Amino acid sequence: MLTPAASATKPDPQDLLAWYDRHRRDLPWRAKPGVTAEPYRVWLSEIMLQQTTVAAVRPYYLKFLERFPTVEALAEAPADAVMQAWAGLGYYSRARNLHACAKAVVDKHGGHFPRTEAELLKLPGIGAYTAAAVAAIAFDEKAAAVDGNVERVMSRVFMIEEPLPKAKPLIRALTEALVPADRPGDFAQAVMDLGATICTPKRPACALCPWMVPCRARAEGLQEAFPKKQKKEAGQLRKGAAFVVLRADDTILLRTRPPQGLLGGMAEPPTSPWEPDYEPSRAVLDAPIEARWQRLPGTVRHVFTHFPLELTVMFAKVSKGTPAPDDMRWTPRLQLHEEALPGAMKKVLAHALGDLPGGKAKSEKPVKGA
DNA sequence: GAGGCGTGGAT
DNA sequence: TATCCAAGCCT
Repeated sequence: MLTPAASATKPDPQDLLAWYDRHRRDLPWRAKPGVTAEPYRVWLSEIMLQQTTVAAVRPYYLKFLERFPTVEALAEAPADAVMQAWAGLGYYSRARNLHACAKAVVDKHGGHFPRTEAELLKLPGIGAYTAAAVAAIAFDEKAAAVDGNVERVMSRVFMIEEPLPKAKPLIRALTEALVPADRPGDFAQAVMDLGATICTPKRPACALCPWMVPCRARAEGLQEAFPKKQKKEAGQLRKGAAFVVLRADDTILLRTRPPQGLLGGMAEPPTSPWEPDYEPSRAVLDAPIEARWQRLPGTVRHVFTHFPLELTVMFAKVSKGTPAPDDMRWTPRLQLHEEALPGAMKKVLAHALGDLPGGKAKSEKPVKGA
């Protein structure tokens, strides 16, 4: 006897492509229909879009393209300029790898991106997803770009019970089997557009989906239950003190963080260590210079991917000739916007100085009882 | 392979 | 407010 499951249809890539031709998003890094985008632009956008929303990337992408129009221009730029242009986008190792990758493309590939997945994979900052995405989108190589969108779409269409990330190999195999030989680049972008606009994490618009009929999860009414994932627990709160020093010539004391690790290569006012048991009343002992320190009311809170941070802000004014400690520098307050300041540190400076000129940092709300 | 690594928007 | 999570990579 014929069961419904036995007669289930398979997802047809051509149905998806037909949908894409009518509903594709118009994005700054995307070429017009039928035209292949420049590899440099595809690569730049893909790096920026790693774990980052289209809305957040858009202005940064346009700024980068203006300041670094070609891979050669990016390769020749000073590292500081690249980090400064990236400041605020997050995941700063991407910026360092972006610069290193541009140099490698110029030095080892004559300024041309390699066109195969395997060669792209060797470049810094390019992993399995990005290698496949660039190969498919910029060179129309038959590569399967599997990102979070694709994982969600495939998890639902094939109703994959195995949780992520263990299901990744299976999802990759299923996706590879669907990539059409004629339009691999469009297929990659089509699945991502589908995931971003129709097959969304919450309340997917199944009625508008070109793959509604073959979707197994939809057939069971369980689309929102997929993909299954194993979740990890939240990180422990860390506390510390940040030291904002205003010199009489209207300059601020800053330092650059080590190139590796958290906020690597970014600028900051000096801070104490960040620890779960940090006691703010000991902050003066961690101060970078001797001064009449004032503990400002309230705190600055910031949430990183793997832990929340609460900083007490210490403030001091010092006289004009005060030297900067080793590995620190004085930056004019009016030039703070030219520094590579991550969001957390912008909050600290805004807390102490008021809103930054040219910056969009928000000042922290006053704390009750402060 | 599990954890480190930012930020801002949606719910 | 809390939680999730968005076109992942590296170690």
